Amino acid sequence: MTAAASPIEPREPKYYLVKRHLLEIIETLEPGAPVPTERELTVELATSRTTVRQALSELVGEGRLIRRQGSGTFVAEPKIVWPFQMTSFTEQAAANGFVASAKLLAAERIRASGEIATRLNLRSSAFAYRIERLRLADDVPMAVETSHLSVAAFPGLIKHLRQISSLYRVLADVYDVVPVSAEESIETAAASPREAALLGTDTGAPMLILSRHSFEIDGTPVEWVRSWYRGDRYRFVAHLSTA
Amino acid sequence: MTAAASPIEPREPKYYLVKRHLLEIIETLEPGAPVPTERELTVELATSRTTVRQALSELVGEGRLIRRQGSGTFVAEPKIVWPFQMTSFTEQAAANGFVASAKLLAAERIRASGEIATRLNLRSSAFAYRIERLRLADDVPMAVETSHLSVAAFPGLIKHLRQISSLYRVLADVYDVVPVSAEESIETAAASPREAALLGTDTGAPMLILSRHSFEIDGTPVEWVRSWYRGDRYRFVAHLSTA
DNA sequence: ACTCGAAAATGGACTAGACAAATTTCGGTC
DNA sequence: GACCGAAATTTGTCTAGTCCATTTTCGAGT
Repeated sequence: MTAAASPIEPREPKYYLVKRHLLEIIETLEPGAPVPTERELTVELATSRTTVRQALSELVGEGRLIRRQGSGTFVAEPKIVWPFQMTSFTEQAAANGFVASAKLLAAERIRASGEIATRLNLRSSAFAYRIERLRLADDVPMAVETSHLSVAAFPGLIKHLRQISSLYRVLADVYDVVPVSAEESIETAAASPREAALLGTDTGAPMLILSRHSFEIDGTPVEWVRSWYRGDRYRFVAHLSTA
Repeated sequence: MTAAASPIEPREPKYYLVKRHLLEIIETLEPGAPVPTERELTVELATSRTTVRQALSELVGEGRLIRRQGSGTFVAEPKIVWPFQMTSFTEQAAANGFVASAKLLAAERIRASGEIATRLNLRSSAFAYRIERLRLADDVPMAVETSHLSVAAFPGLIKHLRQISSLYRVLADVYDVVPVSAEESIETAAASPREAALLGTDTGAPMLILSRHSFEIDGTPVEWVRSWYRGDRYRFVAHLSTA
């Protein structure tokens, strides 16, 4: 313990004061109710619109507010809870009462390199599928998912995928492959313009990226997939036990 | 399927162009190397400093860059991978070769209400502990953790906690309570000035919030805890299997 | 009553600049 | 050469404003 164990007292940026003011307002309102306009807040709090917008942007990013151009800014609905486990998106959705679907955005063969080659245990020039899909639950876009699989291991995969939307079902039915273990990771990043447009949010909005690296019983890598979810709308939940 | 199934073509904000330019630069550099200064980028890309800073801020939030006031902006080290499982922070750290410690920031008795009362299954006026700790691995701050437990279930807890830093060890040794199941959730939010100061980041930086609601074998709630991790530095990893 | 279109209101993107805080640089002094 | 302090450099915060895109409002015309 050093001598200078003084209480940490960070100076508060002005935009944070605006944010706290807005949080108090939000407390008193129902979801869907409008908060004051940016220009009103600028006058009321004697600040600039830039500063007000910074506070609003954080609250939007945290899922507390939603903004609609030309209309106003409104209190958001609570975040959607999304359980995740060792199953497919389709099964996860079904377990929670949603109908899962997918819109194929891209399906191509690429040359594996760098991380993809490593993850799929391929030579650096071998072919790999790159399959990008928009994941929907009850027709509401949930995530943009980019999967990579070995072409050699699953010949003709794209054709099958156009008929059966569940990748895991195709793997099981057609290729008799069932992933039995996986390593999943979660991190944050900002939405690119493309993802933002697909998911109906703004470029730069905070996202939750769920990566899954799945394996067969003998340790053969099956799939490496990264799914981008809107951080302002979803909360991932896992049930754990020591049993 | 509507007629207007046109390819989604979001217009790209100018700051995103700056961001892509910076990503190209980052690719060619080693961690620790400086990127051009804000004013250099302003001139080079014929834009305003505000726009440059927006691009830089996203890259900082994603853990690609770090900024040092008065010094410059530098390529960041890769994110730290942090496995999480049904064990205590102390055990998790040990399993990964770190020495875990904790600095007690606050330990108080509060009146349970709202969410806390619900989570701990307490009457709305019952007492609850609110324990706030800074979590360290090898003396590097990792997370700010706020735990809530029932006072009635664990009398004298704070006294014990001042001697044994591991909460789970206190629960096991003193009260003979071992949580056997838990519900964990992950979401994003922006750092408050206080958390930012404690973790050495900036107010508003994206954080990963890991919440844990743990239970005894008979379903009695033991603890409800929320841990704030720096989103730019950590990636949470879980191993899953169908076995 | 209805429709259409202009005007107003609102959020989205960007600019140019001021001042503050922290660090680095560098010249003068000992 | 070592040290100190001023100056320059760099990021941090905030302001005041412009122009655009979208939505809402509302009045004129039918």
